[in-house]
Amino acid sequence: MSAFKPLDPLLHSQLRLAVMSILISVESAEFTFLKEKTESTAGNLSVQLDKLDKAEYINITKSFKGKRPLTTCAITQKGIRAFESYVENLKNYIT
Amino acid sequence: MSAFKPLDPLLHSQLRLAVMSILISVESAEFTFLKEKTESTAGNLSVQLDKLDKAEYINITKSFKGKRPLTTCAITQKGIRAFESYVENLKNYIT
DNA sequence: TAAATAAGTTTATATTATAAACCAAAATAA
DNA sequence: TTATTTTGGTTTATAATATAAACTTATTTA
Repeated sequence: MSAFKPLDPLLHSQLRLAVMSILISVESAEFTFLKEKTESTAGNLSVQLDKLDKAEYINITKSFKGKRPLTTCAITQKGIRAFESYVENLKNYIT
Repeated sequence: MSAFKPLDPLLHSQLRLAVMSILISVESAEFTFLKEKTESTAGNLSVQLDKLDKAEYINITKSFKGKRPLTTCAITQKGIRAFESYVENLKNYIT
């Protein structure tokens, strides 16, 4: 009946949504890859990834690629559910 | 090619999006109607309607219904275009 | 006539999104 | 070798935003 269900504020953010949109279709993605694809600044991306991580929507793994730091992100089951639910809710607003 | 086009910040807001979602499918709507449908507080709604009005996404008409004030809102052509474009851009994020 | 309700607006606050500034290590240039 | 630039980020500062609380004015209702 097309009520306006609340939109998860964690996902209702351009950059975080873009990140989740990428992560939902790959096994994992590197920080630099996400930065390129989303055309965001490193600072902004870092902050938003932290928020997704704290919400347990993604897992962040820090390691090294050769000698350089490597931050890798992957979506969690909780993240997948949240994303799918967000998309469902959003449909009521845009159709 | 599914790039992440920027999402109009004026529309990327739960309440304003809900309002536009209603207005796009009716000729006009009263303040109290929008308030009920969106389950928002009057204060919040008032502020958000002002923003949509200033952006010329909607027109606000103030009159009287009997003796009580009546605020009526209607979407503009500019609003329709903005909404449709927002929805198109958003699809890249959620599909 | 006092109290409650209606229909909003204004103002205050807490949260956010964002980029600027910063940092450490590695690679490159001089 | 030493200086400079680049990489891969994090931390911090700021400006904008969403939201509700407080307020206003007029109208009913008790």
